[in-house]
Amino acid sequence: MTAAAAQPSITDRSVINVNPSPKTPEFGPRQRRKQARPQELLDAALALFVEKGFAATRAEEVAQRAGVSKGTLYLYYPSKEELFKAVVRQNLSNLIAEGQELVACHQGSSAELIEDLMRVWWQRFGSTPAAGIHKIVLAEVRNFPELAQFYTDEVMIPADRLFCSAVQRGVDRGEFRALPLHDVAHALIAPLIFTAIECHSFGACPVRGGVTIDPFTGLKVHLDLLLRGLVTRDDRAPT
Amino acid sequence: MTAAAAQPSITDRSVINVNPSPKTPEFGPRQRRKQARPQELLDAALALFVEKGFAATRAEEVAQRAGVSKGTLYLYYPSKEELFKAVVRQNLSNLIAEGQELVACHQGSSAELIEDLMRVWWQRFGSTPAAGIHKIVLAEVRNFPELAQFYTDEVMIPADRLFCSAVQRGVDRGEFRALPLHDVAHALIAPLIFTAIECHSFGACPVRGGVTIDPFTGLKVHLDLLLRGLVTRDDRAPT
Amino acid sequence: MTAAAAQPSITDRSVINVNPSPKTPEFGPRQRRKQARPQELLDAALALFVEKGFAATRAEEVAQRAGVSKGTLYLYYPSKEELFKAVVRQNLSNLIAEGQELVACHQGSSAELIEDLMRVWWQRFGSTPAAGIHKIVLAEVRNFPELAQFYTDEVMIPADRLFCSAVQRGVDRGEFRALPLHDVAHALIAPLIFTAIECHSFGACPVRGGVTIDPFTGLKVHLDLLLRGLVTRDDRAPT
Amino acid sequence: MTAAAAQPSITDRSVINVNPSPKTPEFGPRQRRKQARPQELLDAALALFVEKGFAATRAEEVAQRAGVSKGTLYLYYPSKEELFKAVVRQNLSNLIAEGQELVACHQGSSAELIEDLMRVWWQRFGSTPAAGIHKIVLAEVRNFPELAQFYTDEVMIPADRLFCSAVQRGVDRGEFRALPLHDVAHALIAPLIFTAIECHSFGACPVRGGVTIDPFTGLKVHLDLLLRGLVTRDDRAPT
DNA sequence: CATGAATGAGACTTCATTCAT
DNA sequence: TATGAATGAAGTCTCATTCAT
Repeated sequence: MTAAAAQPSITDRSVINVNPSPKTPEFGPRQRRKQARPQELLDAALALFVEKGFAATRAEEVAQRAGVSKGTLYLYYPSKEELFKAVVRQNLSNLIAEGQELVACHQGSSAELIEDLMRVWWQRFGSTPAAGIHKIVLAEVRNFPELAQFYTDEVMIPADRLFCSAVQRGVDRGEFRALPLHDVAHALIAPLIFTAIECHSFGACPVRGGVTIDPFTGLKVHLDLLLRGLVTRDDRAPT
Repeated sequence: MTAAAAQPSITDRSVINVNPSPKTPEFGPRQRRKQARPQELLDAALALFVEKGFAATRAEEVAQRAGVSKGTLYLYYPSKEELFKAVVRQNLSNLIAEGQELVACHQGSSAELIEDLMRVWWQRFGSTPAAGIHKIVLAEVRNFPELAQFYTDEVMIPADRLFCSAVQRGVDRGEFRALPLHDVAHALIAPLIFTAIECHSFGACPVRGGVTIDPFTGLKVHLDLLLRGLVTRDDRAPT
Repeated sequence: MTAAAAQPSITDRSVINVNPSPKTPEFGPRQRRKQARPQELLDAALALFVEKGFAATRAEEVAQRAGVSKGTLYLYYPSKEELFKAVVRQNLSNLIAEGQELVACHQGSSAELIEDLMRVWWQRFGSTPAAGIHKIVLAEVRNFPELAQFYTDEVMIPADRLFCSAVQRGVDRGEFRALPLHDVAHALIAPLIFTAIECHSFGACPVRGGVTIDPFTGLKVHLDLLLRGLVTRDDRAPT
Repeated sequence: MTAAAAQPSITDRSVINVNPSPKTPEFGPRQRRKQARPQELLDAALALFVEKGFAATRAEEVAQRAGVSKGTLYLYYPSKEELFKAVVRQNLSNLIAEGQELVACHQGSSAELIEDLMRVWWQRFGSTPAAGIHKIVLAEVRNFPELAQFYTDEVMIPADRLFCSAVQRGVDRGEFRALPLHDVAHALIAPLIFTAIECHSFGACPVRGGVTIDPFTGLKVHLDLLLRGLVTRDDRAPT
């Protein structure tokens, strides 16, 4: 594994940061506050939704955590449902763009590319509260039909395309065996999401005797197995 | 892969069937109902919890679906929370025992053993509404501290133990490379659960253009990759 | 005070015992049980109503305490309200008859007569669970309009008449000063009932630092004060 | 009896009025309501609890009578139980202080002091809906263990102390015979409370033929008897 | 007669949402 | 804009009462 995470194309601006200009300096603190409101509300909502789920999170709690009153929340989001959808959109859109870039300009082997994809994803997203979103989405999609379509279009399909392209690259270059593309992509995505969700569910509960695995290490082992199964010939020294 | 599913010890009686032989068959319909009530209520609750989540499922709905009135539900379960816990217990507790047996008496290679474990799991559980439980548990553990412990003790640890023993068997017999045991077990369990959750979340939503993968096929591909990465030497013909 | 309680006219058959023939010997235990049911139910209800009040007493509890099933209770009393009224009637009717007899044949002074009345009342009633009934009646009359009339006719008026006659006797014999009859009777009744109620409310609660007075001693002091205020001339030696 | 009720220390401002001077008078009607709400709710609750008892009073009724909606009640009191306790506190806590003051500065004889105590009590409390509270407390203490302690500490003990001090004063000045202090105090308190309870139970029911006594007159007769029994020598002309 | 499973009206309480200030 | 008091629909749970066995 080479240090792909240091690639210049992957800048430090957070993928989560969506608020276009959080630091416009020509406004007073009052104005700045007003500008920041939606973001603060979304952050508060994100944290609470991830912690307690959609139904168990009260609108007033979100407002309090964002430092505003209950009424103000409804000035920005017309309902709790819309707030939830905004949180999902905010945190999961634009998730894939960075990865596309990475695939496009990666110099190393395809195995390294995929390892890099995983590492970047974990740094930018998996180890972030935003990853907890997927947990709630899974639990709530069936109650939010519009979300299913949005999420499919915005997250699932791009993610599939991203990983498919990386796998295809490996196949095209003779590095990977030719296997059903989507299934392989799925196998690569699964551990990422699964691990992230675990961190935000059981990982956050104080249980005695639980099977505790360092998420990132676990991910690497999982990925090593998958890649070793995927490559036509393993050039690496045996572990 | 050999047909381990035909092993005599793994019979076809459903793990869910809990009242196989009511002692006296001469009961009137009232008595017969009474015997069946808990199971009917658990089934109704399972279906609704998986579909809508814990909070969004109303107690009265569960009762209606089971064909009884609101009050009757509370005759059997003292609260919605207890009902939920009963659903979890009912559907997951006996899940692991069968697997243990399979590991104990399996004749084939360890790769085959793990493939058989997966197939049995899918038949008995994955393709069943009960597979949606993990989704709810993930979403709700942080609101049910006791559930976290129960689920850890009753499901997570036994499942880990089960897969660890299967992997260890492979290592001991020289079939598998020696890798961190728990991480490998985790890598084997992850796709099972992940697939189950997907089936009961996005898989149940009508989206256009979604990345539809046959769950069982996807599982097999995932497992093939993992096993190929795990074995010291692949005896099978290239796919 | 002389030992009027030993007067022959006051026999040992309880004033509470209303069941006409509890000991008819020619029935088997099943029959006897059936005969005793109403009484057992009333006793159970009495105890529970006094302890918890009308609303907080559940029909099923009463049945359980009487050793029968919920349905059986409704075989004897068509509703919880009727059960309550039956308990009241059972325990408070016929309450006065004995006293009337006592007034009619008392030989001593009127002060002694009243002291005897009090002592008998306390023995037969005040120190009995039945005395707790008055507490519930007070709390519930306004919800049971019919009960108000019944209670007035059956208890209040006879009690007033009883004590008025005793006071009148004292006035007629020149022992008591001539004062408003009903008010004096009321003053004599008040401490009896008040004390009984206290025993069944605060007296039954575990409070620290409570003002604990022995009920019977308190009653005697109260009565002594009243009588001393009532008599035209006190023949007793100063206390 | 001298007119102790005219004592300057005992003014006519109601003991119930708790928000005498809202600090800023320029509030809109919304604000003004907010200030008054707790009192309005307590008044409504008092009336209904006294009329129907604790259990038979529905939270919504209280809210309606106070002119607000169900939810608003819960903005001020977290449960019906807390509302009940608040009613008790509000109406009884400040009850004793006035009496203490009266004892401290009374100029007349001890008999007159006690008569004044009674008269003030009746004016301030006995003739007020608040007098019905003791009835509910008696009926409910056994269901509210904490209430028993609170009521004992806040009402019973202070009342006992108050009357004991008045009696002791009489004994010290040679006006009263030396009798068991607590028992005498109890005898003085009993008619007060007993009368109050009667007014709010049978006294509020439309019965024909009931023994109707003017409560205040009845109280006076009762007290006259007690005092005449208590004094060492009666200076008053015979009634 | 006796049982106890079943019912469903009704009570308490919560909380998303509104709106006067 | 911002507030937070007020609302009332909705949900959980209880329990008096019924009725098939």
